Amino acid sequence: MGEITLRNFVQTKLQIFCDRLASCNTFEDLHDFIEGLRGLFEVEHAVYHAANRKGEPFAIVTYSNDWANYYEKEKLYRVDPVVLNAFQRFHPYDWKSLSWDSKPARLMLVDAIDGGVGNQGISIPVRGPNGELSLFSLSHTASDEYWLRFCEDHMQMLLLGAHYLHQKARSIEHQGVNRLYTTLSPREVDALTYLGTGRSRSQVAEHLNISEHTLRVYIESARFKLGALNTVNAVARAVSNGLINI
Amino acid sequence: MGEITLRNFVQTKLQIFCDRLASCNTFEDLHDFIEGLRGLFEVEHAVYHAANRKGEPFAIVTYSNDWANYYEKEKLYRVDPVVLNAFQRFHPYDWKSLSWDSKPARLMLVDAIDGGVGNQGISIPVRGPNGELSLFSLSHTASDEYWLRFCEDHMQMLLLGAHYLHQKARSIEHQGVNRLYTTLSPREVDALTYLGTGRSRSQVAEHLNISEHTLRVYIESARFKLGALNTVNAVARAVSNGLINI
DNA sequence: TATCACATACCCATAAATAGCGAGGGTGTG
DNA sequence: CACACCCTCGCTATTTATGGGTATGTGATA
Repeated sequence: MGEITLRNFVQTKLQIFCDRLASCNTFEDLHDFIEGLRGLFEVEHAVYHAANRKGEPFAIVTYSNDWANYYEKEKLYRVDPVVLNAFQRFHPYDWKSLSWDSKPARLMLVDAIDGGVGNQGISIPVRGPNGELSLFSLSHTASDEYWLRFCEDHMQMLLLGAHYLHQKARSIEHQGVNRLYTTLSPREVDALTYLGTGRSRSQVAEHLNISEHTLRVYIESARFKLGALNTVNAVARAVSNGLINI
Repeated sequence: MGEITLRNFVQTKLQIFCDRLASCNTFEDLHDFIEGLRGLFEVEHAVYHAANRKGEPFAIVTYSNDWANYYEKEKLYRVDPVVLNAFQRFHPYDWKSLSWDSKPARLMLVDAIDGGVGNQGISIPVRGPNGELSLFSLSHTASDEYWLRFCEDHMQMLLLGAHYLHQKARSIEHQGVNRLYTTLSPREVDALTYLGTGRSRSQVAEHLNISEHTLRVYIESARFKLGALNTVNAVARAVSNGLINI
């Protein structure tokens, strides 16, 4: 049976969106796909942006190379309210609703419009299991009225499409990467969970009503299963893989 | 302008969904709302399940008190594939697509159907900014064909509805409480990231070209920001909140 | 201009985790 | 009936982490 696909219950545009997406197998394909969205939605620009708070984000854009390179070189994603806000929200948002008050943000805005980015924009954040965040955005030059109408008309398919796009990007990213497929025993889960909440081994042992030595066995076997070097690593991996919840 | 509402671009059922939801101000209201979904979607049960690292999950269910209490008392959410899988996915999933192979899962399944849960179910996970996870589920007793059709017909509105529901639950939960959105400094991120990969403090310090003592300051300030009790807890929380990636 | 967050550096005593050895009983599957 | 895996308990020695201090310079921000 497998995961439910979205293909069967969407109207034309989203259907086209999904059909095109389905045929993507590489990031180059995905780039072409994103390019194609300009025509599909009749907007100037489309962006897929995958962010993890720390490092250099990965992005597929339709902007000019000049602007894209400048953006990346200047690490503007650390300033860009569109990106920063994504970390605090889970709902789609119009770029107008963001706070452009800070000095660097205002500067960026001027550069951005200069660089060909439209004056209107909408972003849909999609969060994956590991706190990974992708951002699907459309940008256009238009009046507020036109843009509001556009957002209203397309919100549904954008939300669905963003999910689907993120799923595809993930599947491409994890191609060939043998994802950790581990199951922890209940006691191992207990052990790592309570360790993850900051308790010491002795406290955890007491909490679980077992000896500290027994607890240690669980930690070690969990560490072995997860291929972790130490407890910190084991807990981090377990959380990262959704095996435990802190 | 503010956040874009979904109310303007949805069909009847979702419109009703949103209208009803909009008038909810407390968790009691939300419970009534969830109850009302049974009629709206013509299914036997609806569930809103919010899981956060705090431990005990919060759930609003339409199941019998017997089953709900049993489920909570036995901490079946630690076994329930429906819940566990939510931590690994971000797309809606049919309960049939889950792995029910493990012994506790099979036992639970028998108890669940005995407890009035339908043989079919669908869940839509929605992730919030801080790694918080909510799960919106519908359950029904029906044939595979019927249920597949139901899912196809309702997928869109369920995905949208789940987002909206999560937003509402969040707004009720955080009424008056201004939640602390932690930001880690780049160095703190570095420190926790490398610690999370299993390196010792001395190794991390060497890797970052700083003294171990400096590193310790980062760890401590990160711990303070995250309200963590120790390094393990800090790394776990950072991973859980999507602040670092292992 | 004053303050605050950040990055950097150090000492010392104690608490905690790890590595290296052991052992036995239970349960379920091929 | 093995075999694998889970749960339970023990010791010793060494390495690492933590918490208590103190201090300087820088850059941004208010």
